[in-house]
Amino acid sequence: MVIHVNGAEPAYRRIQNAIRQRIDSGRLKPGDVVDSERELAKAHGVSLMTARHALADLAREGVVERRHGAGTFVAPPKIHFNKLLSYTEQMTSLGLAIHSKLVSSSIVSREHEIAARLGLTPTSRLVRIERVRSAGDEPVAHEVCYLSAEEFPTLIDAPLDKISLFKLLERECGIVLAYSDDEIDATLADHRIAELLDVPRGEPLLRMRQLIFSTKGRATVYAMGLYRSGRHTLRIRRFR
Amino acid sequence: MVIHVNGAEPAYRRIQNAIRQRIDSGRLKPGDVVDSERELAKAHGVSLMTARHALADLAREGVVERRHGAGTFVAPPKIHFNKLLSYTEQMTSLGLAIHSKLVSSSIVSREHEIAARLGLTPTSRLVRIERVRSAGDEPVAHEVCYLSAEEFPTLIDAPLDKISLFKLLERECGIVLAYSDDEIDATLADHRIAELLDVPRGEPLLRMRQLIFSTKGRATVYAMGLYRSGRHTLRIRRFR
DNA sequence: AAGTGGTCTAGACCACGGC
DNA sequence: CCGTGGTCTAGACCACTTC
Repeated sequence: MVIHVNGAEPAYRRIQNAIRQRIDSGRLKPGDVVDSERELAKAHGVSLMTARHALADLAREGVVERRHGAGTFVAPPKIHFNKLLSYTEQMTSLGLAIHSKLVSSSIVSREHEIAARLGLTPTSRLVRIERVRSAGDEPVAHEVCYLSAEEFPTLIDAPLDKISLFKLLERECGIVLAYSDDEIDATLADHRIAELLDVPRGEPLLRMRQLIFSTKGRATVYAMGLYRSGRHTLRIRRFR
Repeated sequence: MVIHVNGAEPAYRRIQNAIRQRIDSGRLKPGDVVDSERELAKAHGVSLMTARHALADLAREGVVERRHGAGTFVAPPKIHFNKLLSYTEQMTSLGLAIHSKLVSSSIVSREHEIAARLGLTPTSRLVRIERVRSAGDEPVAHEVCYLSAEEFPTLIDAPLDKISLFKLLERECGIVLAYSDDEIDATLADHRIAELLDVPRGEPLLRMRQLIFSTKGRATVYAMGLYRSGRHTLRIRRFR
């Protein structure tokens, strides 16, 4: 018996989606029992191994927890650590009113080291976008980001004080960002930054240099941010 | 046919270990082809599904990579990001000569907030260990850490300028650390820290507050570190 | 004892990659 | 074309939890 339809979704994925949907819609809450392998197999007309595959996969993702001899249960809501969020996403998740001011946007071609980090030839033309980010009328961060001017020619005219760079890349350019490698240290506000962030010179700032990669593993954005201390703490989780 | 022996290692684990061993011993190098499902099944006398299980599991762990239609290959050596390392481990992995100076070690009982973070009653007695960390004769960090004095009564007399706190906890106390939640921001060297680190007052410092958890999920150590900028950059990877 | 997840069999067909 | 991984079947026994 082979029901397999060309191009169709695999059965184990259909089962996973059915379960996910019941969780997302609130019909299944954390701690609730999920249908057993045998129930799922019968309900979806598949073999035990297939139902098992669906559940084992969901368990690996952390959506459900399996307890030998007891059953499969909806996992408690995940706390996301080390999540790559745009400034917009971070602030809105905290319920803060946000605002971005575009300080400058230009094409540069002498940032050899940054071009190299983006996997481009050293003299490549780069779009440079400089912004000041505010939360509730108070400037909290200064960010400069660089992207290939050749790959993103329209970016320099984009309304980046209004729309998130992440969203723009995903919607307009079909680029989905996957992860970033960040280097973090501390520095002091120099004269220019002090003015832009409205703080005294010599104020301590968290400095973060980010190389952001797309889902295809390609270095897409280089960003350097300076964050007012006290207004901004970075939370990460590290494993041994 | 059931060969299953009570208490024995599952077949798929035996297969995984055989492959791991060939990788660890250098007989298989990154990029090399790993035996196919069918080869493994025949060699180990198991069914295809079992051989498949073994490989799929290794792929999930990142030990091997599977390419549809092509084969299974040894994955390139992993780069560990966001890894919780002791100061000693970090520095030795960079090949630096290290040195710790025990500034003070005492019992305190008025650190209510820290006690609370460690899941203790606010007035609990805590061991407080203050150290200055150096790499190559140059002080690079100031660290203060706190642990339950009740749970670790011998710690105050431990030679913590000589032995790593992580190692001590693991070997003497049977506590294996699993992960840490860190809060990172920037601050300035005050008078005392400037003297201890031999830097000017007002020097920017990376500040990291760590709550370190054991494998049992218990908050075990609270640590606050101040790291000289330039001498110390934190590298992390974040995912979307 | 009943039900659950964990392991496993001996096959099958499909989709993909490289020759 | 052939070999690979990806999906799937229709069962089986074992180990564990719950009652």
